[in-house]
Amino acid sequence: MVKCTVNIPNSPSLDGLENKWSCIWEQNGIYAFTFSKNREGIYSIDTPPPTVSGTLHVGHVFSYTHTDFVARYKRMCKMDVFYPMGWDDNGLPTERRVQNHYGVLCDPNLYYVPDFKLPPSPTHKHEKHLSISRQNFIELCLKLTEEDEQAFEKLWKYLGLSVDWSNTYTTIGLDACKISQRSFLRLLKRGIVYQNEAPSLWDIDFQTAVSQAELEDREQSSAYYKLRFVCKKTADESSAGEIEIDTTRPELLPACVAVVAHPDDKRYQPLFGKKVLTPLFGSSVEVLPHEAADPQKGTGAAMVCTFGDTTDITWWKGLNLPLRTIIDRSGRLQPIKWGEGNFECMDTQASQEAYNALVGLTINQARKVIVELLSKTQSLLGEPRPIKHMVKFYEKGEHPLEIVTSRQWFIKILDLKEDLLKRGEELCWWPPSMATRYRTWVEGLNSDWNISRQRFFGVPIPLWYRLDENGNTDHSNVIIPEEDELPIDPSSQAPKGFTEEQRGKPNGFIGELDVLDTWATSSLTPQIAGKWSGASGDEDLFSKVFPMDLRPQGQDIIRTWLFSTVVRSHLEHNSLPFKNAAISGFVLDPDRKKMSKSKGNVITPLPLLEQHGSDAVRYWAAMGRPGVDTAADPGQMKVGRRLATKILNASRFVLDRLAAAETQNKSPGLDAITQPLDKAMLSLLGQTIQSATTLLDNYDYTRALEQIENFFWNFCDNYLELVKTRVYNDDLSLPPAASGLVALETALSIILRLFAPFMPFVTEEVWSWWHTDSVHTSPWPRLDKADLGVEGSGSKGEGNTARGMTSGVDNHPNILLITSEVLSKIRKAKTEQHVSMRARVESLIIYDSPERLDSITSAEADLMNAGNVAHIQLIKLSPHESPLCKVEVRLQETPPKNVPS
RNA sequence: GGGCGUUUAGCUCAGACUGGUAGAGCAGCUGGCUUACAACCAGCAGGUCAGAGGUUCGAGUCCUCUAGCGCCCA
Repeated sequence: MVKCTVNIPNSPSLDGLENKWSCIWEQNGIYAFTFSKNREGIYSIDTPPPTVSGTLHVGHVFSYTHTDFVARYKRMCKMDVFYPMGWDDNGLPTERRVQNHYGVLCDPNLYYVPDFKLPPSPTHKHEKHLSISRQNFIELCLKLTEEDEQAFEKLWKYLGLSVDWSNTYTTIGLDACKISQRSFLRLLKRGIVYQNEAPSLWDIDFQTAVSQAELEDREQSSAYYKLRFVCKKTADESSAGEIEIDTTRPELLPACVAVVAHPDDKRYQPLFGKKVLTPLFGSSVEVLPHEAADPQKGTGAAMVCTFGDTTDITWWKGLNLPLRTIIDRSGRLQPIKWGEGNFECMDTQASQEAYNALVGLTINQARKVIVELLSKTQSLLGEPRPIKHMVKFYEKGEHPLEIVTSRQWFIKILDLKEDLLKRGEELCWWPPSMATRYRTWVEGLNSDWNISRQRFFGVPIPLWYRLDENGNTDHSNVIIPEEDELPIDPSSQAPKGFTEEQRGKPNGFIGELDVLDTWATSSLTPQIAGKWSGASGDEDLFSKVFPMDLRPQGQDIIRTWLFSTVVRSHLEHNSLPFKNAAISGFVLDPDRKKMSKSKGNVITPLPLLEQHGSDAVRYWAAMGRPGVDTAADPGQMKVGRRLATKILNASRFVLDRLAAAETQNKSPGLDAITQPLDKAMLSLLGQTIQSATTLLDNYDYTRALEQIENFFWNFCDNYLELVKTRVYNDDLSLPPAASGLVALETALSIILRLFAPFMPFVTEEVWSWWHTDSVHTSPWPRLDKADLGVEGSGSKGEGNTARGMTSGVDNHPNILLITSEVLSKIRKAKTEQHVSMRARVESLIIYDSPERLDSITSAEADLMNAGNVAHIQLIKLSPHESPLCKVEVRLQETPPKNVPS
């Protein structure tokens, strides 16, 4: 806190503060991580990297502001705050945007073209997209996302986030690739990462596998179709029985490999072990018992197809059934040769004929055709019965997921369930109820984490495979790079010991084309931001910031980002990635509906910031406590704006008086605070400091701000009015004036510092009127005499009351509170008489307890000045006489009997 | 279907843990230009605390059930 002479601008204003101060802060590097402390003195934040290929909305402003409150508070507590920003540019949304924007398509089989120049942009939408290599594609992604990142950074600065912009990372950048690939290789060596050819969830539009964490259940209208399967006659049976099956997916009939029912289901027990024939295709399938069959669902007997849903996978694995794949990766029925391989049947020609009508059709088309065919052969019983049921979707997808068999890379997590549950208990959750979200997710895990994606704009899986002498890929023969070669792109770089000419040739190699799941990289943000293990040769930084102190994030990504980060940190470091997780709620629209693009109720932040001012929007954000959904409420922003204006104006008053004292060359020190009222005000402020500090330590910025604000309004409404006459005295060196002046300056300095984390712009502006340094690097107020001007009054509890008025301690907060109470009653009398607040009070009679009257006496002169009171009379009541604090106010020329108390 | 949370003034929310006369801001109404502030100030009025039952001298608060809303997991 470096003070200088007071210099108030001619017409102070809130307008333009955002641009003015964000520039100055940037120039002075006041938010820089300084590396000056040991681990205990560092507060590190694992900032969520926003997706840059979208737009920021008001929800981002909301939650990032919460983090900034904490960062600013910790910085003022003299912590070295590590607060980087990341951009999540890696992944599908960017891919799509780059394709459309530049008219290109990624073909990972192509070679990298150095100094690639884009052709002139296509004039017609239907003009053919240009195919380019993955590396070139990534470069275009980087080019485009950089523009977005600049816009985002501008917004964050305008909002006043105290980020250290020299520590920015991206999830596709070199460091991220290096760290992500290295972790992959290390886990591969430890056998925790493995590849497997298995049925997995597949999005037919995005042409990629997806993981459990990316699933979303959506209710879909569908229908049960009842199919009749005829039992296969055995030699000793004269008549064949039949079995009825309800299915929502009749088009999968050609892929039927069994019929299952619950083992306890008496209806089907006689049929277990018998063979039945599928309608139309005449495949002989066995009726089998399995626990997962639900007797309540449909007829209780289900057909097992490879694959209609995840239960089919369970049955297929558990009952050791054959594989009949009919759906291809684009969601169409693929050509099948009946009578060959697993597609055995009674009548090859008939089956083939029936199936040929389906080849090439989409799932919905095939369903219509097959239902017609089934009707014709009387295999469809009755009418379809419409139902609604839950269907699994990729969260970004438009069609239900299919299940296809493909080779994928996985991280073993099912083995870790117990460990991961313990990690969840170790973590401090704000609010604590959010721990449940994590726990239920971990408990419900049913598959290892599929981390390979058949996409382009992601971190490449850093592997090659050998080709055999016939040029076929041998996936079991993996070529692994050394860590010091990373990052690598196996589709444009040859492994050591090979040359590019050997790519794709017999006895040569081929690069892995898949990329890592975007969460497989962003699960390493603490490592990426902390430059783990020499990605830039910076092990020192990592050991200082990891595990991070705080992970702020939205409740919607607990199962993805938070969960996956815990997994990676557990595997790599055997620790939590962060100590605290502060979970923000959603922002709802003013009608309390969740904001979403489809509803069209998304509010863009910049106009909001420009209209109300960043401090005002931050004030609104502060109303949203951790984990609580909050409506975007322009009313709250207006209140915030009013508060900022009030800070500006109250500061003007205080500093104007201070300037007057400077002009008189009278600048007293802290020991000039002699007046009981002044001490009382500072004592009350001390209580505010204490409770705000405790609350902020517990991430309860909402209540902290509320406490500070309460004090401030009381300070303005009552204390300023009471002290005003004294500090307008012509001689400001007189003790009552000097006491008031020093108390005012002390209080203002503290008030501005208390508000600084919440309203960084107006506080900095006012601070600069009499300081040369920044309020944001000044110390958080303390309760000692050097800072507060009086001894800290400590807790609100008995300490004060016990010493109380009677013992003559004169800094009791009650002096201000009781005097304010009387002042309010004077005001009320004036309001009721419809007279000005300046109207003269002829006589004021106060009936109260001796203790309370003592308080009033000690501020009597101020009270009389503030209320413009001519005569005052204090009448003592014993404590059991009521009511206490009865006040009679007699105004000039007003009959006393009409005056209410 | 299982779970978490929520329901308090016209609106947005405090009143938690630890039961003791129902709180704030906004909006509304009535006044007031007052040497920081009319983009301001002062004052007033607004509530069967979702419903039912229970524990208790006493319940917004603790317990049980029901209903509405939101979310998480199947």
